[in-house]
Amino acid sequence: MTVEEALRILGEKGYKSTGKREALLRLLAREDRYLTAKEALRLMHRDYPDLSFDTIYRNLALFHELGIVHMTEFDGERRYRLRCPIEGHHHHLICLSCGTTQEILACPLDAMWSQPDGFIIAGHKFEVYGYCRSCAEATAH
Amino acid sequence: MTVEEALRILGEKGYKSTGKREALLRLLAREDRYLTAKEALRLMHRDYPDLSFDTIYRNLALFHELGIVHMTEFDGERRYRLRCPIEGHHHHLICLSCGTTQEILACPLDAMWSQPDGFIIAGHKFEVYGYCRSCAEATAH
DNA sequence: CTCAGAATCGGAATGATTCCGTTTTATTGT
DNA sequence: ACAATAAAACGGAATCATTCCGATTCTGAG
Repeated sequence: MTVEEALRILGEKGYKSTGKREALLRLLAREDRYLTAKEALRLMHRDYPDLSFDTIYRNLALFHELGIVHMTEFDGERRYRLRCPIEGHHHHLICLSCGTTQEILACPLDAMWSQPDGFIIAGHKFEVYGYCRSCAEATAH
Repeated sequence: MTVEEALRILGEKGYKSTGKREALLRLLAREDRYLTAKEALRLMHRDYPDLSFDTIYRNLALFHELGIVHMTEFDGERRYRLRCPIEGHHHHLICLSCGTTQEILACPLDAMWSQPDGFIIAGHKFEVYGYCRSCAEATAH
């Protein structure tokens, strides 16, 4: 997903184009990792010192609803990142320290099974947590 | 994991045995599904009308630390359930409505790969969400 | 340029979780 | 059984993430 695609989707759905909304998308694209709302606010503070949490949360929720971002939740916080540019469904390794990801191209659901007995599947999550090389090296010192 | 095993672990580690702690373990065993702190408090209210949130949270965190319960987090809440009695590492289908689970005996990590490049794995999560038969039928009416 | 509705602000409200000073309780040694 | 000690529980306040809301500002359509 690129910023341009995201803006096209927003436009098609009738959402207005605002500086802050675009800046948040550009931030997500530039950082290319999972961000919490607090981090996003902090990183945008230089350009938009009056930005409110409400705007961050409202837009991240909107982006998620429109499939522009992925969301995951751990350590009591939600984290968002721009949807990957690669085609098709996949999963991630996630660095617990900085939020960067690596792709896992396989999906365990595809391979797995015989339908479960009477259970209606609505979604799934497969994530591998750990530390990316640069965070691992940083904490080793 | 049975209540007896859990009590043995607690005893070995020097934790005291209290009526509320045991009752919480028995509740987890009886319900046999993911419970939020609020649900646990509500379900214990009849027997312990003065039970405080602090006690629930403190004990659930302790149980988790000792490996007595599993924890997962979604919809902004942490949920706990007694560790399964079956042997070995596995995963779950989780009913979003009532928290009951079905076991998935395979683990995608076992099957999957060539070690990721420079990434140190600390943990992983594979969960399938949906609705169990009885919740699906209940909402259909 | 005007207008309506969308977006934002800022501060309050909510909900989950944690903290803390005080009181109660379980365990250990006598 | 009794006293001492430390863990556990209480309950209410504090914290943290997230959401809500009334008032204000901005975008896009006409």
